[in-house]
Amino acid sequence: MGVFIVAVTNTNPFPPNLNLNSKNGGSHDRKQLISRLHKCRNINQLAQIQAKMIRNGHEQDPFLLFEVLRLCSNWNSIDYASKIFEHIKNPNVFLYTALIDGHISSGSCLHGIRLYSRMVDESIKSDPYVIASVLKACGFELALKEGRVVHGSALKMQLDSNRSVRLRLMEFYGRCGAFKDAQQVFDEMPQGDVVASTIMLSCCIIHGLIDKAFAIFTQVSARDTVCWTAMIDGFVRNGEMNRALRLFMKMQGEAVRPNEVTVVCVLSACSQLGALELGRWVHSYVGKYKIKLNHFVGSALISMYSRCGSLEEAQEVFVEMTDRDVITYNSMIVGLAMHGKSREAIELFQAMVKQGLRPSSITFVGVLNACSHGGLVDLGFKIFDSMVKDYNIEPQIEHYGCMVDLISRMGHLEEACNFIRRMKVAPDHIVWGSLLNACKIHGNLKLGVQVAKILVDGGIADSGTYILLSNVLASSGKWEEAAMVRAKMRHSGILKEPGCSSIEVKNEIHEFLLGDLRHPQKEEIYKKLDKLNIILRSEGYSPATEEVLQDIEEGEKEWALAIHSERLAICYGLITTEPGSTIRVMKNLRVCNDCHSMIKLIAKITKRKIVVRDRNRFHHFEDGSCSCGDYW
DNA sequence: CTAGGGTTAG
Repeated sequence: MGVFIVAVTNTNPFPPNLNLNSKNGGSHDRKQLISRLHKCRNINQLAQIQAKMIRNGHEQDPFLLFEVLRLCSNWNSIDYASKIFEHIKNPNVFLYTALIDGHISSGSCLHGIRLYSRMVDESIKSDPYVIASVLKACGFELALKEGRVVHGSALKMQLDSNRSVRLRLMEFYGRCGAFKDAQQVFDEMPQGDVVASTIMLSCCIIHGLIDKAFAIFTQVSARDTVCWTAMIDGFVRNGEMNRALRLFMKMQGEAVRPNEVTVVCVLSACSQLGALELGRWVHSYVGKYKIKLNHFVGSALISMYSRCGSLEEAQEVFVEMTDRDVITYNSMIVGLAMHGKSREAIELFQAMVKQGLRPSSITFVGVLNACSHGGLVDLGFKIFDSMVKDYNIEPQIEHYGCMVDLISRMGHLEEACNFIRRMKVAPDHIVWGSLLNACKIHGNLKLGVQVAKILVDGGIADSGTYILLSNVLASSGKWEEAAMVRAKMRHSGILKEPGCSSIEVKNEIHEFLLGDLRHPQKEEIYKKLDKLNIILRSEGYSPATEEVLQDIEEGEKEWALAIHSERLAICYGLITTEPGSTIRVMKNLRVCNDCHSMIKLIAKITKRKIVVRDRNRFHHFEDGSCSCGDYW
C-alpha cells in the first residue's frame, strides 16, 4: 500500500441542483424513493427501486446511493454493493465509508483497506467516520503498518480527538498486540468510559491475557451488560468455564440483565462442562426474561443440549425454531452425528438442501462425521465429491480427517494411505492419528509403527500419538517396546493428558481423575464399585487386561483398569440419583474397550440408561448394549 | 439532508 495523501476537496462535476426533471416532480420522486429504501427488505425490492432511480434520473444521487450501499452491507451482499459502486461516477467519502463497512462485515477487511487507499489516491478528503472504519479494518487484518499510516493522517487532519476515532485506534493497536500504543490512547481518554474499557479488555482476551482483562474489568465502575458479557466470554474462550459461570451468577447478583449474547456465552460454557441442569435453567431464563430465540441463541441451545447428552431436548428446540438458517441446521446435524444418528443427520442435510439453504464447510464436517460413525463409506465418498462439484467448497483438513477415519476404520488401511497421499493439504496429527487408531483396531502393527514414526519424526506427535502407539504395541504383547515408547514420551517432556470424567448432580459438577481419592464420598463410591465388580464377574465379565498401558503384573493391571475415571463418575451417579434415571458422564479422552464393555453390563444390571460423552462422540448404554454398536 | 461504542453460534 502506498502512502496516503491528504486531499483538499471533493470536486463533483455534477452539481446536485442540475436535475433533468421538473423541480417539484423530481424532489417528490426523490422523497418517495427514500421512503421506499427505508422499507426495503431484500435484494429484489432493491433492484426495483434502483430501476426507478435510473428512470427518474437519480442514479448518481449520492444520498440515495448511500442508502443503497448500506442496505447491501446489512445483508452481507458485498458483491452486489461493489458492482453498484463501480458504476458511481464520483463516489464521495460517505459512499466509500459505506462500502468499506460492507467489506468489513463480510470479513474481507483487506478489500476495505485497499478501498480507503484508493479513496486517498482519488484525493477525497477523509472524515472521522471513514478513519474509524479503516482503522477497524486494519485491526481485524492485523495491518499494523497501514494502520499507523492512517493514524498519522488522522493526526495531520486533527481528527484524533474524535471519540470514535480514538476507540478504533485503541481497538486497532490492541488487536495487533501493540499494547503500549493501545494503552496510551486508552489513558488519554476520559476516565470511566465503559466502552473504551470493554474494547481494551476484549483485546487482552484475544491475546490470552485473561488476568489483565479481568483487572481492567474490575476497575470499571459502571459495568453494563456488554462489559459483563465480554468478560464472561473471555473466561469461556480461555477454558475457564467455572469462572465464567461464577461471573454470570455475580452479574445477576448485581442486577445487570443478560441479553442474547450473554446467554450464548453462558450456554457455550454449559456445553463444554456438560452442565445439563444449568443449561436447562438458562433455557428457562430465556423464556422468562423475553430473550429472543434468535439464530444465535437457538443454535447455542441446540448445541448445548446435544453436547450435554440430551439429543431429545436439542431436537425440541430445533422443531420450535421455525426460522432456521445454515447454522441452526449445522448445530442439529453435528449433534445427530455426535450421537451416532448417522441416517438422521444425513436426512437433515438433504432436507436443508431441499429448503434452498447452501451448506457450509461445517455442514460437511458434520455429515462426513455421521458417515464415519455409521461406517457409510460409499455415501461418504459421494458427499465428499459433491462438496467441490456441487457446492464449490474446497475440502479442508477436517474433511480429509473424517474421510481417513471413515476409510481406515472400516479396515481399508491401504486405501486410507493412498487417500492421504492424494490429499491437497499436508496431513496433520489428527489425520495420522485416525490411521494409527485404525491400525490398533485392526491389529496392523507394522503400519501402526510406520505411522507413529512419521508423527514423531515430523515433530507433530502429541501425548495421544505416544499413547496410541504404546497401545498398538501392547495389544500385540510387545510390553517392553510399549514401555519404551512411554519412557520416550516422558523424556521428550510431553505429558499424558490425565483422564478426567465428570457428572452433574444437583447443579454441581463432580470431577474424577484416574483412581481419584479426593471426593468426600469416596468410600461409598469405591464400595459401590466393589459391589458392582462382584456382580459383573458373576455375569461373566472378565477385565481385558491387554488394554493396560504398562507392562505390569496381572493383579495390578486389573486394579488399574478398575478405576478409570468414568467408572468412578458412574458409581457416584448410581448412589446419588433416583433409581431408573439417566446417568450422564462426560470424559475428556476416549473410552477404552474394557470400560465400554463394563458399562454395557452396568447399564443392564442396574436398569439405567447411561450416556457417556467421550472425546469424539456419545455412547448411549442401555440394557447391555451401546448405541455405537461397539464401533467407535 | 447522509453515519455503529463495545460482547455472539458450528
